[in-house]
Order: sequence, then structure tokens, then C-alpha cells
Amino acid sequence: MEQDVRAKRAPGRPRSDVTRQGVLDAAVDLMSTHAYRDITIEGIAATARVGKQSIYRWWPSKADLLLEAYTERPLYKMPPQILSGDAFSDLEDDLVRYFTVLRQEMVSKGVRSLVAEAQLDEAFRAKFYEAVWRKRCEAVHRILHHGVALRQIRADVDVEAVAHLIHGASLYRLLSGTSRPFDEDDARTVVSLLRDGLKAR
Amino acid sequence: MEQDVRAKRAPGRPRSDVTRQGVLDAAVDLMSTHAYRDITIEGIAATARVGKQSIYRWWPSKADLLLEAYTERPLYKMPPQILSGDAFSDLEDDLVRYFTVLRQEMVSKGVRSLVAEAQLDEAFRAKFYEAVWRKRCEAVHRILHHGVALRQIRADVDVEAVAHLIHGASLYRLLSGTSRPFDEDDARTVVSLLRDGLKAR
DNA sequence: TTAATTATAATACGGCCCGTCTCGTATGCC
DNA sequence: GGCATACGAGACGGGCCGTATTATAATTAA
Repeated sequence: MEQDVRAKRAPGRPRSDVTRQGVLDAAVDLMSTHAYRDITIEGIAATARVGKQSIYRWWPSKADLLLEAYTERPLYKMPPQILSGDAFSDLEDDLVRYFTVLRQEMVSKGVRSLVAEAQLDEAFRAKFYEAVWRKRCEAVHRILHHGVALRQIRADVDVEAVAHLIHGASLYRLLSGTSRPFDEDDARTVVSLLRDGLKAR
Repeated sequence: MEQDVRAKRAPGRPRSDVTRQGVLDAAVDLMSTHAYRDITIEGIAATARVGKQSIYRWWPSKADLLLEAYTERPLYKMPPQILSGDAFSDLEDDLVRYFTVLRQEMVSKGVRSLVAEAQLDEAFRAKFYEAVWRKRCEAVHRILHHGVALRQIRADVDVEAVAHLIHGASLYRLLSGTSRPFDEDDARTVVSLLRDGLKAR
């Protein structure tokens, strides 16, 4: 395997990072002032003062562009968690932190829009899963397995089912749009509902 | 409150039910052969051999039209459930029946598309909730309250949280599109995970 | 220095569908 | 028959799509 320090340079003019950042910024800016529906590629290009073709060259769709903006901006990042000796409080902490990110208006609006796109475009659905849900599932995995090692959580726990219950509940709230978004109290409620079902015997 | 047997007739030519059914049929037909994205009002009108205006006159959007088609067609209906003396098996039965409906390809495709619309259109979001989620939440409510009366379920149960966990999990599976859809086994898993948290002391 | 290659901003283009409007006609009430 | 509204058909302007073109800029290879 070649491990050259300097990346292999392609011939021709290189991609402009100024343009790239400008496009991502324009997309995020527009998202804070417009409905996702009303955002167009042409509008992003005009806002960023960039050629339309420069967008089409690098991003297959508006959704891909926004997903990239979101995963790159710090707004949506969760700092890594250090596991304590208590699996249940670890789980609760993780959820509190997750719900806190999700409660930001720009985040929930973005998730809403991208979930919508994911339902209408199979290719994007897979990308969205990889970029968003996978990490969340892995976080729950990690906490539960640690809890199993500590003998606090039953060894035959269905990790996938638990992850889906937790993420599903918050997602349902977000998408149905009828109740308030998930908060710390909800994290406690969810963990306490699952606690007995998860406990080691 | 007036309770006239004959509905008050508006003047002018009455709405044609043939046209209405034709439009709904065309929409459902197109959904079975096309992606939701590719379905247009013009396409529905042409398929139904109906004037475009006849669609715009009665439905505010493609999504409203499809929601009406879905709620009216038997494919999406769940027969009412008779509660037994065991709240947990009632809950499991309800979920099995719900998941069975949801597992039909046309149903999951429709839910996917309409969830997407609901995220992009606030007005439709409320309508979709009323037409779809409300009934599901009420079903869970009913079962849990019955269980409380039977002293099988703790009286201080957070019914809303349980309903959101259950519907969220199946929704998450459907929308993330990575694992298989929910089935009987999942219904058992979900109920067993929640069982101890719900049980009366 | 020059040639080759690719990116960039700007803009033009055909095409599709939107939602509205306008026909002439049909179908119900009074 | 008069009135009101629905109907099928289609014309219309407008917006955005995604592609193509153009002239220019930036970088590498010879």
C-alpha cells in the first residue's frame, strides 16, 4: 500500500476550497431563512456567487450538499462520551446529549428535510443512514456492551431493538410534530421504561 | 344544532363521485408503478381522463389527494380489536396487526412518501398526524388504560412515552431503510423489553 | 515557456411541471 | 327557463431543472 505523504496531484486546475465553503455556507444560510422546499440549486449558486455548474459538478443533489454541510459544521457534532461505571446513567447521559443537539432549531429543521429526501430517494437514504443513524446506533451499542461486561445488563440484550426504540421515539416526536421535542425528562423516562427489561438477572 | 336528514344541497351542478373515485384510483395506480417523486398532478389528471382543474378544485396538493386515497381504501384499515384479559398480549396483538398492515409494500411506500411530504409542509403535517398517528396512539392508550384497570399495568404509566417508543421504533425501521420491516418477532421483542417497566408492582 | 488538463463564473437553452385562467358544455336546483 | 356550479380540455406565463457553451484561470508535465 502506497503511503505517500503528498497526495497524488491530479493534472489541471484544482478544486477551489473557497468555492466549496461558499456553497456550503450559502446552503446553510438559506436554510435558516427559507423553507427547504423553496431552496433551489440556482438560489444557492446565486447566493454563493458561484456558477451553477460548480455545484452540479461536485454534488449530485441539493440533499447531498446539505448533508455535507451539516456533517461538517460543528453545530451537529456530539463530543465523545467517556463511559462511567453505570451503564444506565451512561445511556441516559448519551440521550440527554443527543436530544440537546436535536433540540436546536436548525438541527431539527435539517433532519426533517433530509429525512424527507431520504424517503423520496433511495440512494440518498443509504447515505443519510451512514452519515447520521449509524453513529447513533454505534453509541448505543457501545454503552450496552459495556454494561453487559459490567454485568449490569443482560447478556442476551437485543441491542438493535433497544437502539431502534430509543432513536425511534425521538424521531417520532420530531416528525409527527405534535408534542414538544425530547428533553432531559424524556431521556429519564425512556431509560426507566427500559431499565427493568435490560437489567441483568 | 340542525339535524336535517337530507343534507343541505348547494346550488349548481353537484360534485361528480365518478370523477372523484377516478382521480383517487389513478393516484393509487400511479403509486404502484412510479416513484412518488415522478407522480404529477398533470399525470394523475391524464391517467384519470379528468381535467386538471377538477383536481385543483378539490385537493390542495398531491399529498392530500394521496392521503385521502389511502385512508379510504381498505388496504390500510385495521379491524377493531377486542380486548382480552391480558394487557400484554393485547398490546402484542395490536402491534402484530399494525406491523402486518405496514409490511405491505404499497402501504410502506405510501407512508414513506407522505411522511416526507409532512416534513416539507407544516399544514400537511397536522393533517397526516390526525389521519394516521392519532388512531395508533389511541389504540395504545386504550390497551394500557385497560391494563391499568386490570391492575396489570402500573397506574402512573406514561402512556404517551410508550406509544412513542412503539411507533417510533417501527417508524425508524421503515424510514432508515436498512433493516427488515417489523414483524411478529419484533412485536414480541418490544413488548418484552417494555414489560417489566410497565408491570404493576 | 508551452502544452495539456481541469475548474470556474456566467449565461443560454430546451424541457417539464406548476398553478391559473378560459373555453364550451353538463347537471343539478329554483 | 334561469341560475349556479362542476366538468373536460387545453392555453398560458413562470420557475426551476439539468446540460451545454464560452472565455478565463490555475495547476502539472514536458
